[in-house]
Amino acid sequence: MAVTIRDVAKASGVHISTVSRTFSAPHLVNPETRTRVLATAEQLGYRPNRAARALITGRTHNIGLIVADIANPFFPPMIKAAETHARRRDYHVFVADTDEDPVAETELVRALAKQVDGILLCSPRMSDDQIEQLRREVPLVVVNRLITGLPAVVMDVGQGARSAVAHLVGLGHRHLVYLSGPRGSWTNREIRRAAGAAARADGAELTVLGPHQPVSSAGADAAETVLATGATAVLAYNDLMAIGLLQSLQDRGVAVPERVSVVGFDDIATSALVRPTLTTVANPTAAAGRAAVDMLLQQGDDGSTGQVTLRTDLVIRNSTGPGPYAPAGATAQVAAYAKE
Amino acid sequence: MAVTIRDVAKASGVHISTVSRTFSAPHLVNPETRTRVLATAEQLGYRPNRAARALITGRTHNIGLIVADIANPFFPPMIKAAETHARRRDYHVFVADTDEDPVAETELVRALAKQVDGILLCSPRMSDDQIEQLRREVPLVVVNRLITGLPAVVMDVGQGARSAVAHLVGLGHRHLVYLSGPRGSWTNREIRRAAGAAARADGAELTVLGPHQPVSSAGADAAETVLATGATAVLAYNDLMAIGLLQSLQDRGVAVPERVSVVGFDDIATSALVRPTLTTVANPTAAAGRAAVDMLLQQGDDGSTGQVTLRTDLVIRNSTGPGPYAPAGATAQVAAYAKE
DNA sequence: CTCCATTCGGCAAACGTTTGCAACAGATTA
DNA sequence: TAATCTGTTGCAAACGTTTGCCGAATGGAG
Repeated sequence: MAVTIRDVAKASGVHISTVSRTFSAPHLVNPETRTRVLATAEQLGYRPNRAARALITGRTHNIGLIVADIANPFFPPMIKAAETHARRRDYHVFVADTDEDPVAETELVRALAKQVDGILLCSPRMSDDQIEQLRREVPLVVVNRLITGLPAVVMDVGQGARSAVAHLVGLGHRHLVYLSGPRGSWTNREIRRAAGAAARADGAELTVLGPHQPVSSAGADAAETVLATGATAVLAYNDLMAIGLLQSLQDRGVAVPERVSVVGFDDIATSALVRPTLTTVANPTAAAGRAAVDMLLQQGDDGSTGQVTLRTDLVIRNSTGPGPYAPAGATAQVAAYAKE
Repeated sequence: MAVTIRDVAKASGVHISTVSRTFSAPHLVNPETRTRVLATAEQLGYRPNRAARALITGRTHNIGLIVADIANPFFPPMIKAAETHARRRDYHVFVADTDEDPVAETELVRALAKQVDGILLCSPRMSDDQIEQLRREVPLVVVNRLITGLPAVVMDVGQGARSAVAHLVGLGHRHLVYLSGPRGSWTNREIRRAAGAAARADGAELTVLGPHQPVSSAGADAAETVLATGATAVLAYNDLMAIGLLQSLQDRGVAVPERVSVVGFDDIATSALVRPTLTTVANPTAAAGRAAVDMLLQQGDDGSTGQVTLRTDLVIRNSTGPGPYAPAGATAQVAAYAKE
């Protein structure tokens, strides 16, 4: 049916091993022979059978990418970047979705383990122990989580949280709320900790609410509670929650940013589309995807288990404004930033 | 290294073929033997090698999913549904992104062809001829495009367009604009055609603008041109463009829906998050993903090439309102709808 | 008691590659 | 001239399964 290496060999009058080498070790075959083989291969429409190759080499040239929720707008840019980057290196990507379920994560890793050369575990919700266990069964790179000894790519959300708090305190806010994300999220813990420390250092109060599912309805539902705290600024685990809160506040007649400032995390595309546009901490998700792929692919070569931390950037838009203790000129400053 | 069928055979005192049958044809092996084999397999942590299996059966139990742009929020729900559905049937999904490039589409299909049992081609931008050609090389199901003889899953966007036009005309609009999507999109042609016919039948005028890239900035950029036409209502190729337009109009001080009504397509999550919330034609993307997987998997069984059309639904929100020829009571009616 | 059918399990070939080894020719060196 | 090296190719085993075929064992019917 399909054209195999054998057909190409016969058609070009060489042994199958020569055809094989033409593709997998070109320097071992006479240039003349090589072009001849390539020509007939092209003409016959030969495509190497990856299953056969995988069987003997033990390398599938596939990688697995496991995320909590494909539909969460945080992930698609990362998936896209990883896929494109991998393809450029002749790898294909299995994408799988765990629906935020830690149990599904383990099962998926195991199911995928045998048919990939490694797995990118993005924002895992399971425990460190479980991850370390899986690491023994299949090469792993963890994204958005730091575990000693495991290769990882993380965004510096701690820095992002500090920038956000500094921004808010600078605007004259003294009582902040942190809207927590899901249980099990390393990112959530980091943000909470960093924001808490920064607030304390700056002489502001930080009230922590949650945990919440990382979706907009959770943000919307939290509006009442947020108002009840008396805080004038909110930092949310992610943009979805921030946007939900934003709209819910406005629907209640609470002006943003006049009465309450809101800061999100991630800088998903939607954040620039809502009004007021959302001030948020931009994560380099695409870069993270690429870095993770590189790390996974190098992992085979040496035994190095690097850990990469990527910079985050506070993007100041229109959902943050002067607070009750605002210094003179704060408004102008924000306006200037926001214009970009 | 890894535990193979041979290890299991040795450990349970049977021949490898018995182990194989235990997994792939359980009814052919004595229940007693079977449980024994299963037990040792479990204990040894045996996992069948899919490459070896694929090599001999010719079936990889993988499927490919090719979309124009993973980061376009229209696709993730479909990818998610397809992936989950496929996994339930013990298939894994390769996801690939063409960046809206017709050439990349062809290459990707060819690259994937050998390591999948079939491919889901979503919203392809290439020509019908090219698709038919590829169809000869690998089982294909096309989503969002109708080609005679090819299995396909489409959303009934024509119906959606008619509903939208009827809604707008009913509100008293007599001059509409259609903001076209990308060249090569079947969906775009269908909407344009259906909207044009519906407008004509209802005695309204339809001005077609475009083509545009299906992104929010394209919608924003079109604002001037839209206003220049003098139309009072706009139907956009997708929600992203509609939202871009919406915000751009508001930024120019043009009230929505008071002066211009806007209708989108897709009902992406963002549409309920912007203000005013967007009236849009909801596509059953998740259902489409599942249907496409089913169709692809059945395709092997019989030679049937079904074509499924999925219903679309107009979701009336707050971006549409009475037009210049509004009948009495139109406002109240919209308000009632919108409340849901 | 023989025969036949049925159930079960073993044997070995096959799937399409890769790769260590050996063969050979021609070139280079001693 | 003999010995060694280098570049190119062929040979055959191996990767981990599936599956058609055959034989052994079992049990029921005649």
